[in-house]
Amino acid sequence: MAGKSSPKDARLLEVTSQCFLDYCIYQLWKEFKEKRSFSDCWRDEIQDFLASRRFDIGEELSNKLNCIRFIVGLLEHQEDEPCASQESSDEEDQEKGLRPECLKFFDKISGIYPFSDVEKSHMRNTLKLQIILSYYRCGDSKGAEKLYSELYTENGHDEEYQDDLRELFQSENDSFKEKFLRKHTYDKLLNQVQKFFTPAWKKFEIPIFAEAPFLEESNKERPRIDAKTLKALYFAWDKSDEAEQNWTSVVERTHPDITALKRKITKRNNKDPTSSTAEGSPSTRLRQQVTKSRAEASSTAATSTSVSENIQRCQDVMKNLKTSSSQLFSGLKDPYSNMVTGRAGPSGVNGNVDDNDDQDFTVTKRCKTVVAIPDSPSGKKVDNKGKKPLESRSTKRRYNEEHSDAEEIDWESDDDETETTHKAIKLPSPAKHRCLNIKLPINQSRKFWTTEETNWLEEGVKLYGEGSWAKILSKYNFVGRTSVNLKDRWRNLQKNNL
DNA sequence: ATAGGGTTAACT
DNA sequence: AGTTAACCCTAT
Repeated sequence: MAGKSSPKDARLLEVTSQCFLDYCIYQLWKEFKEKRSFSDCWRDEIQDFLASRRFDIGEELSNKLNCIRFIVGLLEHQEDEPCASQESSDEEDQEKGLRPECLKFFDKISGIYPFSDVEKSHMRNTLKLQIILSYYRCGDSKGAEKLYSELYTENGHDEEYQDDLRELFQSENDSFKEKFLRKHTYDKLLNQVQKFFTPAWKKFEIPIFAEAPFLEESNKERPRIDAKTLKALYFAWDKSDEAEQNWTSVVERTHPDITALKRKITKRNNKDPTSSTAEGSPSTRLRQQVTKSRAEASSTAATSTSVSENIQRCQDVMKNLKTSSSQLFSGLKDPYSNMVTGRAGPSGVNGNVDDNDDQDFTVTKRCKTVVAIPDSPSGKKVDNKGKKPLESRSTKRRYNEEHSDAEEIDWESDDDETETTHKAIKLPSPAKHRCLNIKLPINQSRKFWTTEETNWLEEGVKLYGEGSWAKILSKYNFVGRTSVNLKDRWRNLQKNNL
């Protein structure tokens, strides 16, 4: 912080800015998941970035950015929609409801992310439905019908919800309409959006600074933070002589995703000790890092000379950041990998860095069996054991069915207890690959309970009593569970105890 | 949000 | 084929 803005400083700033942008996106996604609302701080930050594109961000980062913009757009619509019940006969032709443009936005990001076609089209259809309904809810049924005719081709092959909507427009029955609206709430769309993106964002949850207490503090007052102030904040917090070095080591080594990945790699091929990573646990490494850099610092007089080194390190961090998030795409490494190599701008954030340890961990991904479901719904003879025949079932579309066009990847990271379930691993045939057509377990068929989860549940029931599933859910770190899951699991446990 | 009935994937 | 754990749907 000794001061002047040299070009090197500018580059350093750029790199940290990218880290910070990534962090903002991470925060927004977290907030979306938890609260369905956004704090202005992070959102403004991103808007600022969009307003003044001072530098080029890599491809992954911009994908994330697009994704979060889509979600933010959805929620902003929700906030200024108190007109739900009002029969607004005013002629103000404001933007009511979800704008159709967000469909385009969705297409953009759904193309990026590796979802199966069925998932995409289902998501798209619910989005379409909600766009139309948002007009309808505001009393603008004419606008809604116009949109309907624009969005659906009338004599084409019926799309999901098309029938329902037609019925809605033609029906005179008020209670039907009411029921319809109650069934397709906006909230359901949000839930689906969350469900849709969660597997992808699992990979994105890279709280690079999440552990840093200085950020937590600043978060309370929700100040505007840019990269510069972020760094300044850090130095305000860390007053030690090694602050400069600590800063880089914070940036470099507190990345849980990277450390976990590296641990995994070293575990798998410990025959390769030449790589720079093979030296103990992250925490000790951090300490080593600090002491090492302390030594370096004393030898190099700690100021301008270390800047270029810092830049180098930050570049490495950014590279790691990118590779870790690009894991999402890396399943198709061999033939398609060049699709996702983001080329950064002249500053060469990932341009000049030499490409050694280039994400060899992609291979370590284990794939579960690929289930190719035949497309004939009629061929599904269900023995109902004498229960009522479910004829409606065949016509009903379900989110979790028929994803033969994508593959399943088991991305569960550290499941030390469930080793046995992965005995038989079938690798997908490469012929089945299509571009970005990896199926993340958005519909991973079954997620079995670990003993840890079960222990949490039992503890929780002791604490809050049976039936307070939501409370229990929020108390522990359940991942990918809902209160209903907890309830079901408890029911199963009780069954066994009889 | 929860309870309870029903369905389904993945076992034996 | 039968069983079971996880999951889904719906009424409350």
